[in-house]
Amino acid sequence: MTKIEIGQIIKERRVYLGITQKDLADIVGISLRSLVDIENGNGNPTIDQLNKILNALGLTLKISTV
Amino acid sequence: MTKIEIGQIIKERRVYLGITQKDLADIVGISLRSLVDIENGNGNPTIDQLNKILNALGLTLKISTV
DNA sequence: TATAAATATGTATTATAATACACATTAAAA
DNA sequence: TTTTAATGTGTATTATAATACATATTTATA
Repeated sequence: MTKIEIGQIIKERRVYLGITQKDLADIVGISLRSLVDIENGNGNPTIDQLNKILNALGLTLKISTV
Repeated sequence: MTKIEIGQIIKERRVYLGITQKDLADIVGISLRSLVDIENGNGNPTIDQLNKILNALGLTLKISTV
């Protein structure tokens, strides 16, 4: 699962929930710029920041064997 | 899935594969210190770094609904 | 089609992840 | 045991993620 795929999932989920990038960034407590970059596969977020975003969207990280 | 849980999974998998921290760090191309911190739930790695470690261990990140 | 809302990007600064090095502690082997 | 390998930690430095701000651009709405 690449950064691009992660960004796509976040974006799809956010749109599905009908939230703007600005609102989600505010809810999560991160900058709009960071969220935009993550959704577009730019940027290289930390686990903490990624988890904050996923939690706000009702998503969670998992690790599985390939 | 918290940083601590992620660290535990990485450590368990590494031990299962019979690799030392030093060797895994070299294989992955990161510092021993970073790996130690991640395994112990200290540190806050980026997706890239986490993915490099997981890939070397035959593991992968996934995102799922809660 | 104007206007506003939402999304996206360039640049500079700040916060912090990653590293290097030394050294301590713990576990394993001789 | 003692010697070595493996794991863990403190501190300083470097690399880079996160942010702030201004400003496009694209999309939606009046």
